[in-house]
Amino acid sequence: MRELPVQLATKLYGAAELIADQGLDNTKIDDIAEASGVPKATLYYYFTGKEEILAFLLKDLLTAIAGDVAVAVSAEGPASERLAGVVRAQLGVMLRNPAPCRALVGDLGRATRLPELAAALSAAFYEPVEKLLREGAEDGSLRRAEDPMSEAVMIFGTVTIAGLMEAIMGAHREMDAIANGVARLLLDGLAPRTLDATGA
Amino acid sequence: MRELPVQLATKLYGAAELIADQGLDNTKIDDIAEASGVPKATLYYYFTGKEEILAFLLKDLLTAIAGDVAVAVSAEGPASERLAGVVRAQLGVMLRNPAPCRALVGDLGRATRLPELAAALSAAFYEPVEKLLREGAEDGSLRRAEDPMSEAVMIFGTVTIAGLMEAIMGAHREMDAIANGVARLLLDGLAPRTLDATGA
Amino acid sequence: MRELPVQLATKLYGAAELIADQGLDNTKIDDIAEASGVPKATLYYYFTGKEEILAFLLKDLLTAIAGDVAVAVSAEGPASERLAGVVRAQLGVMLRNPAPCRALVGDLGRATRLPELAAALSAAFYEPVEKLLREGAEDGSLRRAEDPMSEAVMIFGTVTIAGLMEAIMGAHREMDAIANGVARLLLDGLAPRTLDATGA
Amino acid sequence: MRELPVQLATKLYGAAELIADQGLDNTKIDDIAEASGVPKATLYYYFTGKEEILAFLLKDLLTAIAGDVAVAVSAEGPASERLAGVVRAQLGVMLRNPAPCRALVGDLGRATRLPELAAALSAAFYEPVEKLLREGAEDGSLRRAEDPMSEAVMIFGTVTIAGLMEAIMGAHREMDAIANGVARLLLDGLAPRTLDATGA
DNA sequence: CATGAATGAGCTTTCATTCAT
DNA sequence: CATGAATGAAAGCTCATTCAT
Repeated sequence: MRELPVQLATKLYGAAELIADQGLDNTKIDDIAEASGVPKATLYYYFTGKEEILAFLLKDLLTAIAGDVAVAVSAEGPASERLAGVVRAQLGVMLRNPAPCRALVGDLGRATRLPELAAALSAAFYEPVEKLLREGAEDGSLRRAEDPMSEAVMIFGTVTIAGLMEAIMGAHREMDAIANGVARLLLDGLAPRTLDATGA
Repeated sequence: MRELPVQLATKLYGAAELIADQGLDNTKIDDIAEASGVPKATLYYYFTGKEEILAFLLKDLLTAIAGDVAVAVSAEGPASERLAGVVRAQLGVMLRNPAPCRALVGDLGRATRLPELAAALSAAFYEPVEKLLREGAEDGSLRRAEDPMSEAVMIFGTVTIAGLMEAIMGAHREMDAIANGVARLLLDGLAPRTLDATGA
Repeated sequence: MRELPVQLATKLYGAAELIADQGLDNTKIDDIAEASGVPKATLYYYFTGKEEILAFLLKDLLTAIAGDVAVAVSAEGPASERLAGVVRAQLGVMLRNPAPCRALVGDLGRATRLPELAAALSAAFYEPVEKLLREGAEDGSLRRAEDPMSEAVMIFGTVTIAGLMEAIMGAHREMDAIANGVARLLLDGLAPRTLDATGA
Repeated sequence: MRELPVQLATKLYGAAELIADQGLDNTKIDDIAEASGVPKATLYYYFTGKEEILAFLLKDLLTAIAGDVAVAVSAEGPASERLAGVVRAQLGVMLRNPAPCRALVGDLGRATRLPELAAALSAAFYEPVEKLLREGAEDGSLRRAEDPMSEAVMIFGTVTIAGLMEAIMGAHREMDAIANGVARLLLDGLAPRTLDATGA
């Protein structure tokens, strides 16, 4: 994959929606060419094939998530609050980029098979959150996790599915409302707090 | 789609793995024919096409989940315990059927576009869990949800991702360990219980 | 390559001319399909690709040559006369099948790269002729060759080029005239027979 | 086709091998660019296309043959000896330039279709040899040919195939040995000389 | 003068699907 | 009822070629 001229990269985003709607396999290269305004042969000049185009789009999304998550993770304050920040960050990126985000999920299987994506996802999310969970155990704002990695994975799953629901349904709720709902589930769980000192 | 001879149905499961590994679009009908030992033309005699084969496989899985979930939901005891049972039920089916389960996720996008599947998923999971959440609010074992439907969705996401991790990684942990981890996250959350009277 | 129905094989000969005229690379699969009346996809059902079609056509030709050459080689009489018979046999096949014959030459390079063809050629021509040369040395009708294999190759070259000239030019001379010219060159050489007891 | 800088011409010979190995059609312009180290666009600056590059390479070869053949033809001595010289000359050029030589044969079909090549070949070989045959008939060192042109063609074929065998096999015999074998076949034929006054 | 970047025009190949047996 | 054989319809990808710099 050749170095992409920015202008071309920009045009490509126009195709993300298409892929999200139809799935990559139902999206012909011609469609991508037409939707993006980039000639088919030019796409092949820069990419090895269809998959690489999708990978590029998704990597871009993950990079964005990674960036915002990183900011949230290394903010000031107790880990629990920073975790809520992480949730907000991921949801924010997802709601701002619904198309690639739907594409990511629609082709989760394929994404699973793109090794560099798995790595990118891990770096973007799992590792920082895992670190955050450990810090929370130390500052006392989070309970000590038995298996931080798998907990990080579950957190990602929860946030992702929540974000997706919105992306698919067509975002009718406020981002803050969603983020709060997710954060509350993750932090407080579904069981009632007996002596409600913690509460919301 | 004609009524399937059982023997044929059985053979078909052999193809689930294939679809799970490659995604439906990368799986040619010839592949399915070869993997299952059912001649291509015979597949067409019973199914309208590839999609219908996948749908058959997935519906089977969802039916299984629905059944086990239904049992867990209508068991005895407080809603919180029954919710833990639901988690165990879903994870159980997933771990026992890793291939169709991976196929379901790998082709989530398509699944989204197969209306009867969405309906089946809703019936199998969302509705019973939503009902359970309401019951929990009444018997006091669960806090009152603000938006039970979206909470049901998140629960599904969390469990699913946890199950998938195992299905993809190749199940090395005990099913109970996973189920407990998930149930604990969902019920108690990540924050420490201030006055730990509740605990697990 | 699947077993070919005879009817299909027959139709294919219609394409030989085309390939001979344009060379394989300038002959599109569509052309072959149209010229032979066999649908493109059917061609692919039986052959792996364009090359295999050419290989089939050429092998057919070589089989024909091999057959006639074999007859000539194992005829009655001194080796020298049988060698003349071989020349006539090869030229005969070539003149009767000008199209595949031109194709063979036009794509000699490719033919060189089709291993099964090299083997077929060797079996069809080199080996029988080499054997014939040895027999001639014994019955005294041919001089003892220093390197029978390379002499067999040269003989093939001479006959082939002669045959090609005719195939390309469009056969204006009698087959016998050509065969006699070639046989004479091969047997008597260009030098005058000093004491012309042998002569033609 | 613009006047070629020598340095560029030199680089191009590097591509002859490639073309000889794969045939022109399987050789992409990119391959030629890479093999020769000349940028693709630069090739187009000097040549009109692929064919012209091949033509350039082959013409070069034919010019070399023509030169050496001309020298041999117009040497001193009887025509029969000069004919042997011609054989040596052609074989010499072929063995010294195996790559373009294989390319010429591999693409004989195309060469046939490149009119200027046919003309060059005729001028380089057929005409001088035809003339030589006539001279031999006059000085008594060669028998009178019935059809000198077609005999010249056969001579070319014999020598060419012999040269090719070596070029393809990877030249293991001494050039002189080959030349002598060919010359002997052409001059004396395969039949034994009854009263061997002539011999080798 | 030489060339990196870009692309129009096609072609091979693949597959889902049909249907006679 | 089941299936081997055949094919129509598409699509991914390649490559020769151009042109602005």
